[in-house]
Amino acid sequence: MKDQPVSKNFGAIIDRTLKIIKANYQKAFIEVGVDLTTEQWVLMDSLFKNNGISQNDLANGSFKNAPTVSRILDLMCKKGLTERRRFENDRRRYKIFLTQFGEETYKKALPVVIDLRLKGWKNLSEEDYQHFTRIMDQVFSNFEQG
Amino acid sequence: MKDQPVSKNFGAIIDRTLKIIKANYQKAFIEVGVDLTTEQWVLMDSLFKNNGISQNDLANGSFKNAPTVSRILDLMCKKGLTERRRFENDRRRYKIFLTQFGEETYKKALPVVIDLRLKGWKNLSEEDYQHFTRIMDQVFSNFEQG
DNA sequence: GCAATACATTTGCCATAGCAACTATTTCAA
DNA sequence: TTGAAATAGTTGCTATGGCAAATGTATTGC
Repeated sequence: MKDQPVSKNFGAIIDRTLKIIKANYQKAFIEVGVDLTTEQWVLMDSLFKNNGISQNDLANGSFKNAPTVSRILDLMCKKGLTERRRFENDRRRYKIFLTQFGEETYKKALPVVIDLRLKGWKNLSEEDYQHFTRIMDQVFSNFEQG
Repeated sequence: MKDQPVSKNFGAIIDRTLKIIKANYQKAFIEVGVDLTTEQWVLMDSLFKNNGISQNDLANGSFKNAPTVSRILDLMCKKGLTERRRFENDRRRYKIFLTQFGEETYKKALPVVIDLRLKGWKNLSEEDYQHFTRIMDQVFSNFEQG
């Protein structure tokens, strides 16, 4: 008797893992007095590496959609972390910048994030990471076309 | 020169994978005329296997918190998929049941879900699944204590 | 038997997310 | 060069999710 291929409920595993990751980020930010949500951190990280990119670029780089980025930026601008400046030669677009305060916050959060990444990968190897990325990329591309 | 351990941004990979999984579920449900969100499906699946469990049990089984389950059930009850009945001997608790319509919907959705699971794991092996669960469980437990 | 405590669920508040429709601007094409 | 289509961003609507506080019910200790 051969085994049938059994459908695997990987979604639930991914979901619960993501939830606990986010909870740890949130808790750590609060502990060190950084007023950031995990998603705000994601955008900050993009901005720190590419200051002045557009909202669309931010959206693509973070797998968020445009309305979500627009709203997260509303809050970040309100907190003084970021700033919108119009393109000179395309008045539809903004360039998004980290403010001084945004950079300070980034630098305060970064070591916390690095610690969390190390903590999360504890007891796992470089080889495990290769497996992990290969598998997740495969799942992603399995779902990509539709 | 030794390599330093490099912190790994597994969170972003997990996030984007979960997003595309959910998008595929949503799309597939719409295509076959099943009026369910992915999270409603998760609760239905629990209920189908354990009809009559409490909201707390549903929450624990799905890694959702109690308010979220309460609200998802509000919508599911409104759609006629589920039904709340009070415990006889503990009037704080509800037993949650799939209605007739809920079961029909479940049976309509199940083959779609199985197809999606197979699709998502295409070009991946049983051994990959062992890697996957081991790695995700390790990440989870790395973050568990706090 | 009653006060303190625990428990199950709900409500309020806020943030993220997806979709569709809308506005403003730019580009393209006949 | 003007009208159609594309592009960037916003707004409205709905759903999920996390936290804290509130409500109603049960249990426990005295």
